[in-house]
Amino acid sequence: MSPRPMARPGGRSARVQEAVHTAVRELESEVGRDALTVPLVAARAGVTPSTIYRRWGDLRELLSDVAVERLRPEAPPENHGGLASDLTVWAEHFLDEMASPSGRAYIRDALLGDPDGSNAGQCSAYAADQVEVILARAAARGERAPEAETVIDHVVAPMMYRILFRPGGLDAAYARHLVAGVLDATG
Amino acid sequence: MSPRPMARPGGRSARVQEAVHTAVRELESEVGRDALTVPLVAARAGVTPSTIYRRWGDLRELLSDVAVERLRPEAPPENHGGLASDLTVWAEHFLDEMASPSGRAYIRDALLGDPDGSNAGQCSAYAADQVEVILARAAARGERAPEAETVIDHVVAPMMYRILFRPGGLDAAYARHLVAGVLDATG
DNA sequence: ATCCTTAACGCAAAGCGGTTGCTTCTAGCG
DNA sequence: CGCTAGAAGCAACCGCTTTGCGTTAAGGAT
Repeated sequence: MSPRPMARPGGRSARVQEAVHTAVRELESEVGRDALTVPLVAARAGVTPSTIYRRWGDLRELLSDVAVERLRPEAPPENHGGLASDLTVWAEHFLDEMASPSGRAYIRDALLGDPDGSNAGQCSAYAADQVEVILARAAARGERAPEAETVIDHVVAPMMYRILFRPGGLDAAYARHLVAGVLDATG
Repeated sequence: MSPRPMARPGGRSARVQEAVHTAVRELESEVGRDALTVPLVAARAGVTPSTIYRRWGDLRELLSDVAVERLRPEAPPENHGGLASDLTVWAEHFLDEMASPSGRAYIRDALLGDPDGSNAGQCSAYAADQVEVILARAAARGERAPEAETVIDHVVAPMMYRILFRPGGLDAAYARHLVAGVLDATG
């Protein structure tokens, strides 16, 4: 969540963190992401700029933190009673959200201000968790299911690669194509 | 190459572009990438900072340009006389270069200062070109070969995804595993 | 409950990167 | 050879970023 370890999680530190994060979210929708500056966020949050610089070190790292929060799934994947439909619907939903302008902006921000790669790792963990829930359901039903790593490599990775490196031409059909590929390979 | 079209390719403009790019490369190795600033690069290149700001608009876009140059393959993929070995060797080489600290830094820079996505698109085009050369050779030999898009999706994309989102635990064995996967699926 | 330690924040000043209007130069062309 | 316009130089201004120091308050110990 926060790039620097919070030695004192309670009280004032927590309040400041919350105030700053909400200030970023509010200002993002009010003045736009490109107009954000540390002093602006600080003023809205009721803190001094130096506080933000000392805690986060950089506007990018702060935006990276907020972006990761917004990339966190709000609900477990929908249950449609079968592996194929579960995975297909989830992949379509995932691609739709991630390929949207705001989704791409959050992904970029998350990668951008992330010196140690922990925020990026968190993003992939979110996707991995969702996939594992779907696969666990399939296993409970007795269905043959691929490994989670296989789904990450052959469904999530291609979508993310195209979102980052090949903008344009991404639709639900592509997500279905990828899912069909892994399920065929499984047998 | 340059984000803003060069209406006057010859003479002074070309000299300035060359001087600025070499200044970036020199200073990157001397003071480190994080210590780069536009005034520093300008001083080394013998131009004024405003020149760089007007031509590139931003330090990030300048670094993105230089990064794309360094990500361009220096030679066509090696020919080992067979699709399997060609693709395996190329994938191992690709992963080795891209997963290195400097490779990851260049990838990040290329993605970072790239408002329209053209630099990122150039990076994926480099990889796609290399793959297509390998597949064309295989076709000339009469070998069964997968589609280029399939190789991009199932070999390049997983490697890039892990480089960006899951640093650590990447080795040549993983590249071989991915290549074996696409070749098995092809038949 | 109170004191002690120290991490975290506020404040303010200084440094410097980023921005911009204007001028000067020069490449390309009639 | 002169004209035109795009590009670079120059310089001043703005505001983000940094930093030292004093103050506050969270967490633990007595």
